[in-house]
Amino acid sequence: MTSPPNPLSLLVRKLEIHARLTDDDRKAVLALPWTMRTVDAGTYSIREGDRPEGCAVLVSGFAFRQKLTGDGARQIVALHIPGEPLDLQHLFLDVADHSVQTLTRADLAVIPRVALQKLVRESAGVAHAVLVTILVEASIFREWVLNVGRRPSRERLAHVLCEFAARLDAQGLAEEYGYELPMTQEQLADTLGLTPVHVNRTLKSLETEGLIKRDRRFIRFPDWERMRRAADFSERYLHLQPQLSGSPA
Amino acid sequence: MTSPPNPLSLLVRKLEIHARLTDDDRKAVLALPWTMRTVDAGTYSIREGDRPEGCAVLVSGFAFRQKLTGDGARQIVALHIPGEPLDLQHLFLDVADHSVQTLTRADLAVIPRVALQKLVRESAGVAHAVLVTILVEASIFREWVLNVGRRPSRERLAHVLCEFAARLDAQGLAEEYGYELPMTQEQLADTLGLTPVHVNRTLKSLETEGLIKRDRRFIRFPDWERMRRAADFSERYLHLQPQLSGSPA
DNA sequence: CGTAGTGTTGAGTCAAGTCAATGGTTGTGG
DNA sequence: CCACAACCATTGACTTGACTCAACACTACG
Repeated sequence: MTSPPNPLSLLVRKLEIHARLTDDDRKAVLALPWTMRTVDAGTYSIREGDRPEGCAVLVSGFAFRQKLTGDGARQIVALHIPGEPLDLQHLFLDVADHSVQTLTRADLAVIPRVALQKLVRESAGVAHAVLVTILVEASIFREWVLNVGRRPSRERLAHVLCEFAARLDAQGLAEEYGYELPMTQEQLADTLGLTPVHVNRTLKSLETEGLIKRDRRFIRFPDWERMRRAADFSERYLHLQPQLSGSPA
Repeated sequence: MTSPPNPLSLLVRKLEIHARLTDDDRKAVLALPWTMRTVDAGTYSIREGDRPEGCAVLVSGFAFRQKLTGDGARQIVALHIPGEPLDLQHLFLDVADHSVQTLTRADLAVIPRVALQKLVRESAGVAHAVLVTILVEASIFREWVLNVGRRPSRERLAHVLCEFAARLDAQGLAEEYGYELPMTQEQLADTLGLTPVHVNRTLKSLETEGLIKRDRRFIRFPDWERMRRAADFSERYLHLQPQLSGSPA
């Protein structure tokens, strides 16, 4: 009789995308305390202004980070896929500067924040992996500033679609020819800094050009290379190779 | 006879804006090897695609981070003021995803990357301070995504002007009534995702409304509270209070 | 079925961009 | 010390990509 799989093994896989872990590091992560929570779409993991308590790992489902302007306009500043930790960004910050919300129904493994803080303080290997993961997230934020600041709507949308595909692929979640984009056009608009109407037209235009095919929210790329070029997409900023320079011997 | 001041004391001051350091931590930072370099405006600290070698600290002068689209459009994704480390974002990433360049003539204290990596691995206190500093930079990136994605040009420009003021102030560099903005309108346009012409008009409009006064590149705020409101600016995302939750006892 | 949330489309508007010229500053070398 | 050159800031006239408003269609779910 085998025990049920530890949901934190997904977190290990995510950390190992960017850094090497020793057997002890892996064990230490898997030994973290956690509780499972199944939540509906739209559930907050943390709200701007709150004090972080837990650190959720997305076991299944999707999530996003958002900020609001004083006028109530929303900007989605990050998307998250299964296996990704949602609250590392607030691991050592005492008041949340943004909110994190599920995009779909999701299973969360919630680790007490203090337990993770303790592990990060005590294990150099885990600390390194967490640090690299945060550096990579920062790199993605920078790319988003560029995307939203300087790319016209067509490329902007295409770029986000490519990033999503590349990250799903890296986490071993890519389906053969595309993926289900788990968001409404309004949410997509808020990640792109556009209006929903314009997103709709831009999607149509990508489809007319043969860069994507759509069936409901399922997106397919008939010609990935052409799509990549149209999106001005390069994987570099995702830093998908494990970063070796700072690894412990 | 006193020895010349250690330029790394500025880095200590910066780290202590966000985290507490013990005496030993401070000493360890000050004991890092460094070499001084005085460079002209426009000098690269690192270029996108390169492997990071050193970690520069801005002792005097200003700097920025930039990315380019395939078409050559530029987006400035961060600004840096004296005392700030410029290459922490690449401390454990092996290929640079963006470039870092000085905005003005500047004095850099360059720490060998491996020395800083070693210190971060060996000192829990310094590692914590570096991690918090990176988390705060990530928070600023998120705010920039919001700023560029969702705020109209007037607020967008005002917001960056406010952030610059608040950060200068936190680092103890604020002059009584304003500051010299060390950049051309073209560079400002590239940080805002606007065109230089529109930045010019937007500056004039802020001035006409009495929100700012200008003399060359010197910016003054006649009524900080009104400016803050017009900019939709809140300091929260700068996390200026030292973050205590994860501090070593 | 009916209702609420999405997605789609058309027509008209506007914020920001483009193009192009002029004016001001700064630094440098004769 | 002046004159030129290079760079930067400013302004006007015109264009356009994206937004707004509004209607209608589709889908899922109770």
